[in-house]
Amino acid sequence: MNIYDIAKRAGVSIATVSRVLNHSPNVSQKTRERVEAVMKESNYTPNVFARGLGLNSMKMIGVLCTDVSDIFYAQAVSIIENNLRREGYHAILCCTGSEMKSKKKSIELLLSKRVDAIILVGSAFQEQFDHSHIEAAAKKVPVIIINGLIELPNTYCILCDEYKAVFQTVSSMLSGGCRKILYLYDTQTYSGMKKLMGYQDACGAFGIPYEQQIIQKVPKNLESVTQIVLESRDEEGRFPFDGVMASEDLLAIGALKALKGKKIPVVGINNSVLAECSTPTLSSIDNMLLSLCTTSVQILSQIFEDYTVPQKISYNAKLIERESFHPGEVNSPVLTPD
Amino acid sequence: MNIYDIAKRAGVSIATVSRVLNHSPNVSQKTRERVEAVMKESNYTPNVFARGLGLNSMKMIGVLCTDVSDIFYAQAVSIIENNLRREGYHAILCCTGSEMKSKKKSIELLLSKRVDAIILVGSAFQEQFDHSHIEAAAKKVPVIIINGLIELPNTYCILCDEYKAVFQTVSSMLSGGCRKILYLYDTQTYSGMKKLMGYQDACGAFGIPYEQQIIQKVPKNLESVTQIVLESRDEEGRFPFDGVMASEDLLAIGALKALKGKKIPVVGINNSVLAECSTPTLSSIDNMLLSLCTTSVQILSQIFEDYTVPQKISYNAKLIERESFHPGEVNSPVLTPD
DNA sequence: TCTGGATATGTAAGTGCTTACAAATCATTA
DNA sequence: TAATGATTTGTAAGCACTTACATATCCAGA
Repeated sequence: MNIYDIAKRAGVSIATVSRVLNHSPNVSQKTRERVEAVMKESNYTPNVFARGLGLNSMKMIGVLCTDVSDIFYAQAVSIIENNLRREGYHAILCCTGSEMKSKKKSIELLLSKRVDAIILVGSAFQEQFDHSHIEAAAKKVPVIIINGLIELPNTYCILCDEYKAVFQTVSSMLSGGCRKILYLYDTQTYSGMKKLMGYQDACGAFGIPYEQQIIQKVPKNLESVTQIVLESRDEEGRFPFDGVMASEDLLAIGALKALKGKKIPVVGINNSVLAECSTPTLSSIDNMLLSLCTTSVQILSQIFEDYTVPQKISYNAKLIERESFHPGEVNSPVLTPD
Repeated sequence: MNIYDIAKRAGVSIATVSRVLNHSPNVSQKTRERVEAVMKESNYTPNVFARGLGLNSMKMIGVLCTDVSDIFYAQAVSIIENNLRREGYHAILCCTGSEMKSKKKSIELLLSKRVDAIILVGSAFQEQFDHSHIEAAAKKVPVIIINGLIELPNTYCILCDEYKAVFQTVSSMLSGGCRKILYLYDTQTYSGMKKLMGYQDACGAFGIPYEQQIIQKVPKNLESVTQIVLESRDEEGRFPFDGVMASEDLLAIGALKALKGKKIPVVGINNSVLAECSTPTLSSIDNMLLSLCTTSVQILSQIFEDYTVPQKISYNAKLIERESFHPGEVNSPVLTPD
């Protein structure tokens, strides 16, 4: 069942059928209806491969994601996929971990599938230095980067100002009386770097010297974090910090578990389901994932429609207050469960 | 840059180039090397659309997932994607919610993209009754169903025996002294049905009449669950149950929050990260997602290689013990945090 | 009724690959 | 050295569509 069959049955040429298929305006109402009727009754589906050949597009977007099993990225991918589908596109998913090599390879794979664009979710830190693969990709298709900043032609960055949010949150912890805030992080993404800077600058602004900033890299694993935090205690069992800021909810919860019952404020980032699950519930910086992802797809459609679009869009993040930290309340405590 | 250019530069015919591309054995070593060299230095990428036209495949697999933002399905998709990529396939993701209509539409979309197979993750209950869409899909491509059972030609089900696991877990709660176990669930998937049956049969086996089984449907939302559980208390603030089994970790944690400090065992299902995040940590039935998903891709490759494969494979689930329930310990308590 | 321009349709040449079949080359043996 | 069969290569016909260009049809206005 191909375009010839339809043409024959409808008594028209294949060009006309093709025009109907592509919603060309140069088809009379009558003909269009007849052809469409024949298509329906013949249960005809155009062959995407042939169409792809002719149009050089299959309306597919490559979504490159560090790790969908990460609840945060999963949400991003979910939003992106839904929006893409609404626009008539399909998402090819590639979860390639944070290794540069496999990322590069995945981009090549996606390009070899002739995707119409690539969306990067959770781009890693190294891209700051070696973005040759992104540059190469951007020469062929538009590249949208979510929460990462790489300024290149045909590259569009949708960001959330996590720097500011962390700066403000840490500042309010400091003005609430904290002096030594532990900063936990795991991978070095662009966004990760900004968050860390927010912490450092806030400390700086409050006159906390670098030596007294406690910055700790930890694995992204609950138990490990708890373990590491517990081990940081001195001989008398005291923690060497009086506040915790973590680059991710999971890490914050790891700390929370170690601090069980202690009056030490803890804040995470991402505002994921995890934040609600912990006891006490975790205050967390919401980085507007929904907006970022929705916008990314909007930008994409606009690019396809040849509109001029900004190459950089930034949203504000905001702190969602829960039990583990209320700005304003001096030494807002971790609740001691009854 | 196409196959003609390469043929010209390598001084061979396009057929030979195509043979090299497809790893045909009918090419002499010498020629192959020459062609490959030319391809590399010309930076040639074969056009997938044209290949698709010729081979009628683009090596793409449709992955239909109820909701990737659900941490459990996200993990499944992640594992599947990784395995597919290892086998040289790409995943087209479709997260279509649990509505029948959008599922059907998504399957049509995937088929119109001429995917080589479809993998279903998180298939909903209705499929038990109306699986016309799956049947239609299976007529064109193999359909793999993860944790669902629909016995049709060209349909392959990879299951986990959650029935047994729930039966055993509930049994051990009952033999530990529980009499009235609350069962929480949200959506009605095949797997959900089996779990519920496990609960009911265990109750039956222990002589708990149906009227005393407390089965509660709740929304998949932490606060709502907590709320609902709290509201179930009688005037004196007592809960009408002495144990909780939930069809998902999130629901279990919702209950856990309501039961803060109470000595009531709680068990979830899925063994997700959430289970570790809660306080107390949640005992949960691990439904072997990794095995299910890995197997699904294996089965697929075997089908493509024309091996005969079983249409139904079942794994055993197992309870992962954490603080919220230890079988054997009578009335194993929810730990009261110090 | 005729004419001109607008609108609708058809023809044919791509698009870049696969593959059956034919032809050429090669190695082997009598 | 010629004949034989195996191996390698080339030719040409698909695969199912798009689209520039040519042609046919339509309708309004003269």
